[in-house]
Amino acid sequence: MATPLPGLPSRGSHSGQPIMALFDLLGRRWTMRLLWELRSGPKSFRALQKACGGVSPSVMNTRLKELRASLLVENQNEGYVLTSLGDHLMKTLDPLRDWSRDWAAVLDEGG
Amino acid sequence: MATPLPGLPSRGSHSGQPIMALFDLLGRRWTMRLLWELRSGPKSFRALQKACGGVSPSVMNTRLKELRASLLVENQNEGYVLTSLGDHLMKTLDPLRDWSRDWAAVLDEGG
DNA sequence: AATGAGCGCTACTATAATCGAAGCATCTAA
DNA sequence: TTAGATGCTTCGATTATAGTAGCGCTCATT
Repeated sequence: MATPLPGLPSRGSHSGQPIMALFDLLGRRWTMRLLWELRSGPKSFRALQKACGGVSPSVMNTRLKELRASLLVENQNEGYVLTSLGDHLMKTLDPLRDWSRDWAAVLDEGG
Repeated sequence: MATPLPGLPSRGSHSGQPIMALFDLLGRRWTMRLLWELRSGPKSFRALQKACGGVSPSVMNTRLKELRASLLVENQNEGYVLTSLGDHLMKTLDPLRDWSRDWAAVLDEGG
């Protein structure tokens, strides 16, 4: 499956709109989790794997390739790291944590 | 596949952390796109399907069920609508559009 | 009352993504 | 030279998604 990038058609959209490519990318399994785990600093392939509860290395490697092609992650001496672009993305996503706490609260009321 | 909700283990995490449930939910195919298409107002099942370029109704219905269970979307007379919770989520995601434009620019430089 | 168009949705088979386990090649330290 | 860690690859089995067809319903028109 091709890495979704701005300007190219992505899963669920042929517009090439950057936001759609982003949704495609982030929507693949483990992508968000990988980025999430890298927020706290560099991690080796296996450390990352452990942190994600033992994902299969095949899928993880596929995701890491995509993330490298997207310039969100790179592989340095210390291990896999967020690029500044990736770091910025994660910061942009920060408000989601607050939102998801509210979400949990609302679901608790109803359930 | 069970609907990911805060407090329950989700794909890629057993912590039950709201943010992980959110990532699981949003990470499934077409979920983001569906929410995206509903931003502009209520849409019937079939209108939504058309807007998404003809997704298979089976997957779409699965996603819609999940989104209803998550209280992000509901089905009213006018059709499917974002709840206030879902609307707020989409607004929280707004900065992503800006980010993804920057992202596209950076990728253009490199490529 | 029949026709047709729209609705939400289900059933089914086929394909594609993901899982899970095993293992390879390389490097470093003992 | 062995033991451990590294980044991966391969492969068979499982699960999710795609794609097509069509059901049962309602409503407006004829």
